[in-house]
Amino acid sequence: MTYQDSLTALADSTRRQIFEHIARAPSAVGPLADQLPVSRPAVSQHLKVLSDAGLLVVEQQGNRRIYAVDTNGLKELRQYLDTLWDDVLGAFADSFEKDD
Amino acid sequence: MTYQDSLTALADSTRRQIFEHIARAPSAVGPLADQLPVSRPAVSQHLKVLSDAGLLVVEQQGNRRIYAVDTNGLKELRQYLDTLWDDVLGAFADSFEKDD
DNA sequence: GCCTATCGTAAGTCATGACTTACCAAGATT
DNA sequence: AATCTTGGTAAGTCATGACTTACGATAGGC
Repeated sequence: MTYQDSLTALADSTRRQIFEHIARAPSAVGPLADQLPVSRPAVSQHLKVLSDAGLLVVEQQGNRRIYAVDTNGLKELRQYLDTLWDDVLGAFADSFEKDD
Repeated sequence: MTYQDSLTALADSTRRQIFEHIARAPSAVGPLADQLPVSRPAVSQHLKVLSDAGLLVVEQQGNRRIYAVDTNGLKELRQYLDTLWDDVLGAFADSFEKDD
């Protein structure tokens, strides 16, 4: 639910590949597993982690489950990096003051 | 050296705290360890991971080593998220076309 | 109603990595 | 030069988590 969960979720290589696939086009579980070197249950588990992190949303379509990107999670993660970036800029400014 | 290493580096809670401290103000190893619930060697190891990921740079000052944020690593990570974001927007556009 | 397709969950295995203590190297201090 | 400070490295322990196979549950097709 937070940017921290998003970071740990996207830190895993397989999970990142899954997320990138879904980012380009929402998908069901089966097709994702076909394009990856891991089993379908593994993909299911990764999808759960990504969903719990707030990075994906699911839409049940009859038999299948279509996963798509939850923009809120991605937005929160980008905001976190923005604040880090601002902190760094602030630190630079402080160092210039001290150098004088 | 890549955004992937940056993600795994920032996925760890302790490492994230270290990075946030340094983002606000560059620091040596000892002071960092004092503010964290882990030992100094642990901090050293984390700093190595963050440096290898391209997120930190070191400046040797006599006895001490001052760690500061390497903006290149942070920039690369933000760019990666930007491309993801663009992919998602593109996917949305595609879905609208198909819905028509 | 039966069979197939789709997918989540349980249980177990195994590798990775975060942490500790112990040690060593090099600069600063007296 | 002896000592203290600072910090990186080695070795070992332990928990986490990524993966597998086996199973169960639900929806669709014949």
